[in-house]
Amino acid sequence: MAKRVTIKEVAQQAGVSYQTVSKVITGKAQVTPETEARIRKAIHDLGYRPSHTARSLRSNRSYTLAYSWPPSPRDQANPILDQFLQSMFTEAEQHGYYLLTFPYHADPAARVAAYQDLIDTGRVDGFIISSVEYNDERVLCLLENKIPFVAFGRSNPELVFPCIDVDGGAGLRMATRHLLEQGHRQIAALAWPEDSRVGNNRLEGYFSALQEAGITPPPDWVVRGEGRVSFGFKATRRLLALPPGQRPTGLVCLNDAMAIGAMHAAQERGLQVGVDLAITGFDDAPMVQYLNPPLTSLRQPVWEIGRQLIQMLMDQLDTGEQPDPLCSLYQPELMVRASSTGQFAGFENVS
Amino acid sequence: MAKRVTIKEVAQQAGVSYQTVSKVITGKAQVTPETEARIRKAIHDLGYRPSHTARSLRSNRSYTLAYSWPPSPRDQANPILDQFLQSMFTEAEQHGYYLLTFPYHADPAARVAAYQDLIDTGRVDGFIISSVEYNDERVLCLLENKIPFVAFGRSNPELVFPCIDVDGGAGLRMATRHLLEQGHRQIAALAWPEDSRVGNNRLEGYFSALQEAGITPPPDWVVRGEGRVSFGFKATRRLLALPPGQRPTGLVCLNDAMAIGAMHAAQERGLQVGVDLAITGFDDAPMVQYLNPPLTSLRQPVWEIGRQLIQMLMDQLDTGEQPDPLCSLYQPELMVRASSTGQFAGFENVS
DNA sequence: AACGTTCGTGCGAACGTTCGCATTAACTAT
DNA sequence: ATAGTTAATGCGAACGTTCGCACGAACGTT
Repeated sequence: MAKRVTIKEVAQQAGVSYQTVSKVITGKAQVTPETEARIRKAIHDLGYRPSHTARSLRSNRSYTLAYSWPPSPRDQANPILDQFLQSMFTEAEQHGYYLLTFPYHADPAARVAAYQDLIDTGRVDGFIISSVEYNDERVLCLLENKIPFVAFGRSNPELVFPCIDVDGGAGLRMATRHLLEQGHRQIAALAWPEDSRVGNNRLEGYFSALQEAGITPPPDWVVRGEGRVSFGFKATRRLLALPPGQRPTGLVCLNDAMAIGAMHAAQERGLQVGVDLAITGFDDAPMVQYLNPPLTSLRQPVWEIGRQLIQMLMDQLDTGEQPDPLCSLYQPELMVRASSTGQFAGFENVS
Repeated sequence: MAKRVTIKEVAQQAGVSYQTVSKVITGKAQVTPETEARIRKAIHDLGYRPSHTARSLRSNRSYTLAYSWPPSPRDQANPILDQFLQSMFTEAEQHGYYLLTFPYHADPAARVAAYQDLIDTGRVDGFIISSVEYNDERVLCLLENKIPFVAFGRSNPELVFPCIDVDGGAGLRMATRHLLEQGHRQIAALAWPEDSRVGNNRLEGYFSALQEAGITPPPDWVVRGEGRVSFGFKATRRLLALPPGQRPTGLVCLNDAMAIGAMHAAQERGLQVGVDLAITGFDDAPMVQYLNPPLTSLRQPVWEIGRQLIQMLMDQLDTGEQPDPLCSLYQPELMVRASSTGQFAGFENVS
């Protein structure tokens, strides 16, 4: 490797002190245009690049943000991961930062220790966290250490920290309204267990839209279980076995996996998805548009969220102040496809 | 934030020079057990953690690896990304390293500049690269600068660097043999354009398996296009329009998207996938097991590859030597499902 | 006792920059 | 001419550690 040019060599060539070179680079002191031009020429001619490490040591800033996320089970892709990461490190780059990734340990103590390590060794300036739980130990650790961070997702209300969340309730309201607009009056929901904060928030939107339409859903219409294909399949079978006066013709699901299972259950009974049973999902996983029929699903504005999280964190690092508002809610978008409308042109022209 | 404990405070408490404390930490010089014990106690009592930045500056090592990857188009998920990243940073952590992520710029000049930036500022010790192209500028830049790196994927043979690849040819041979074993003798292939290195390598496996079975495929059986659902749909329609003596009953596809399109084309004609037309894909994207019927597909050993890449790079950084063998080929695994066998138990018990 | 060797520890300096203050020159006002 | 102010630049030291050498003590051999 070629020997790295130092600031002292630039100073010598430009005929100034090396501290003056530093002043030009950091822009923190006044330097005459003539001197500055001379220095910039020397920088260019010598191909000088400041050492990140030396700057970091002196300035007490690493220009690094860290993010860790739970691995998806083998049989599920994380539908937003690529775009989420891409948006974050692209925005970070605009600010001279990089995104460092590290394992999300299953054991909470090991998980917190990994965060503490990065803090203690001065490795990162701040954190992005997601998949936030009630009394999340990571949040507690970062708050206690007064470490800058931002979160995708909310925690319990007494923990106060900057966050962005998707308004899942608004999303389910949108999906439910859409089915109502398609003429459906018997609309069921596949939901997560009652201790799921995100799940309950989404379900509120479903109830709210039905209430607006003057519909009181019977308890049978809300079926709770795991957000998986098999649960969706079995739950939908049960729903389709209800008496005709009660049997739903519409179904909103809290995620795409359940919706896929529901589609298979309907098709097993010879029903036409979108016509006999209209189905919506949540997440708009990339491949759902290639199902037959393509699935209507709620899409999160992942790029914008990732970008905004980094912006919030940058502001926090630059000003030492918390963002206002502290928490923002982003609206999902309903991607309407044939699983709810019954209308599909075919696979020739899909991408 | 609590004031960080320095090595000098540890030295004072242990009654030794701070250089001796450093010797205990790095283990690079002999220290008596009594002195060492005294120092370790002081480290523990004071909660001392060495400053990464200071160590980095002095030792000329950042303990950071970098990885950048092309974003997936909006309508396609990267099926292996999560696991690939997880495997790499988990292995890196075992070696005291972290994985830094950064944008893969569309413009080749900007892309190389991003790599050069990280090199010039001493930000990373080495790189992992993937999606390697012929005469890939990143490879050229890293070779020229003598920067340690490892690659997932091969380039042109005159560029010599450490790499791991999946034996796509072996995979397609496996898939083709599997269809032969299912009794199919008319087996077509959906492939990428002729300038695709990976595509041609995979297709060699198809030809090889047919040759072994004494079958010479007519030119009509190999259809080339983009690895997308719509291409797969249209190409399969064309294949199914061939005269019965030529019409294939088996189809190997170079990726899952084409296979999905093929399935839809078969079903459009009222054919039963797995029985009337047996189909295989490549990548085993997580959701293909939830298609109806679930898709037979080749799975790459992503975790092992990621882990091994980091190990190779660590060895290179520790010894300054290239790995032997320089390139390793990993075998994919054929995940047999109903799209090729026609046998499917149903969705109750899938996850 | 004198000499040679080995072990254990301390020291000086380096790594490459930024921070905060001091100094000097130039300009303006009285 | 003198005093005060401002702008521009240089300097000393700091950031927190590691590297490489020097030195003293202890031990073994002659």
